[in-house]
Amino acid sequence: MAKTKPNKLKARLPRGFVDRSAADIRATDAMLAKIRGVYEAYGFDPVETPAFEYTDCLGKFLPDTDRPNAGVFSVQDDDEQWMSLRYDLTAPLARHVSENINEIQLPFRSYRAGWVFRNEKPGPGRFRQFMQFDADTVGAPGVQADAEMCMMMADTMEALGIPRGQYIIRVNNRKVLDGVMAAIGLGDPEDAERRLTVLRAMDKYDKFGSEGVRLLLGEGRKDESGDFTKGANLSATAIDAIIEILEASAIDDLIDDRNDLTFKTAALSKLAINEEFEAGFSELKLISDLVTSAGYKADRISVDPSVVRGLEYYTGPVYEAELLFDVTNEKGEVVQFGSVGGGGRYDGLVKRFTGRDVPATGFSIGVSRLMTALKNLGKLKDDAVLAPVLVTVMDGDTESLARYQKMTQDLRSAGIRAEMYQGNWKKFGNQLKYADRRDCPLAIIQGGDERAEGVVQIKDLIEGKRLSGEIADNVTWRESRPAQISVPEAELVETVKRMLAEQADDRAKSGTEGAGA
RNA sequence: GCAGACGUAGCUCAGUUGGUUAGAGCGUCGGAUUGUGGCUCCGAAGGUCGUUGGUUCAACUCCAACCGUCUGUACCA
Repeated sequence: MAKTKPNKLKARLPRGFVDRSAADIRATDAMLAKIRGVYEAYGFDPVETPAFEYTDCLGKFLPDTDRPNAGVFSVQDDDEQWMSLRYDLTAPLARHVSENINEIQLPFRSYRAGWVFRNEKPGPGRFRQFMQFDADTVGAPGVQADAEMCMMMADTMEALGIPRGQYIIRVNNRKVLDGVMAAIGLGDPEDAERRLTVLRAMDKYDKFGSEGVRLLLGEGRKDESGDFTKGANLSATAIDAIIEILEASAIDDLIDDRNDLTFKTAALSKLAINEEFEAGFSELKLISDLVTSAGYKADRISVDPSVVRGLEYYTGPVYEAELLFDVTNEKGEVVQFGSVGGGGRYDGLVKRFTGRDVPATGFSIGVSRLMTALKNLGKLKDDAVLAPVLVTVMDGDTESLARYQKMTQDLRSAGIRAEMYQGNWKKFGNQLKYADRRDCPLAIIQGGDERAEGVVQIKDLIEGKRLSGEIADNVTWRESRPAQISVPEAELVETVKRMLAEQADDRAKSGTEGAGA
């Protein structure tokens, strides 16, 4: 061969995207089935929308021509209309409901799982394509719908095998936060920017603790690399009040509602309670009563005034599911996992399209994130599916191939996963090597000698692997043909069945760890 | 987006003050062994040293820009 080297195309995956292995796909499928089971039990029906939407329907401003892909992946259609890959499943649902509002019976209860795309900087456990599994009730004005969502999230966590006490559904209300904003003097429309800064700072309580949040609420914070984040410049009293909210474990720690509603902590009590806050508080009270009487105590669903989510479009109750156990990543570091799902009430989203008030509430579970966590909890088997039995090929003539193929089909007909070797049959050693690397449980062997006697060899590859530790010399290893039995051709299927059952018993006895719930 | 660290074989990494032919382990492939996985031994393939430009007699090594990866931070529907 000449030394000329063609320009080989470099095989590469776009950053922030991943290929999924057989084990991942099977684990995801199993998870989705469990989640779906809960949603179906609550009376939700599946609805699916496409991956692309017109950009304006997603609620994003028209992409400006310089950076049409900021945050979202956008392309221009033939007619120059901007289209984008969806970045969540809620906006497309609002579009679907609005477009079919005359045919849809409200309240409309639906669920959907799908890939969503975000054009952002990827990080560990953070991808530009990931899966969400949503459930929404559209056309339900009462907070009882929100309460139901919280209970359904809690049930989903447990259906996935997360024990009670290892997760918590935390509930808050945008009206409560808006009321607090007004109380600290940020209620005017022109304060919108500072309000956002304050809410974002509150959202970072988990990450930076109260000291970090204090800085962000005040003058600003410098991070480890020396980069400076500007703060909200609140007064000392306002900062203290917000820290009190963040540090409270329940809303009753902050509020005295025996007669009139009053704040009872030091800094908050200097502020006046307003109508907005009061409305939010009574909604939270109602949700709490509803879920409590349905048997969901505070160890599962808890009102927590520090929850901040979806600053853009949530209008009332907001809720999120948080895992409480430690998660260790591949490098052995403990990572803060935080929220694996969340949602809230979005009363304005359908109105954008229809002009009608169509209140809605729903939540989203981050399937990919949750799967990473479940792996750590040992709730996912590595691969639940057994590799196939391999029928090896000793002779390549048509008649022999037909016999091997027939054996393979007989095994399949008996419900046994089986395949005939499809590589180069002349290298017999490679066939067993292939079987070994695929983790095949058994190999079927029939050469001319066996054929003449009307028998087949069945080799137990699992047992053989165990025996290999005791044999150092290759010639002995080959000639002893470990863990291999010879049976009449007619008994092939039943013997394979029996041996697979014995292997399954062994696995059940020794390897009970990692068994899924 | 901002700030910092880092880019050498498929993977993990050596590579001296700038010096002639860039190495190792693992993995891959072939052979010892044409009908038996593992172990062992022998052999082979595999590199635009991230890219482009600059300094120099000479660059994997120094400089710049770009690309990519990682970390922190910002944004996150």
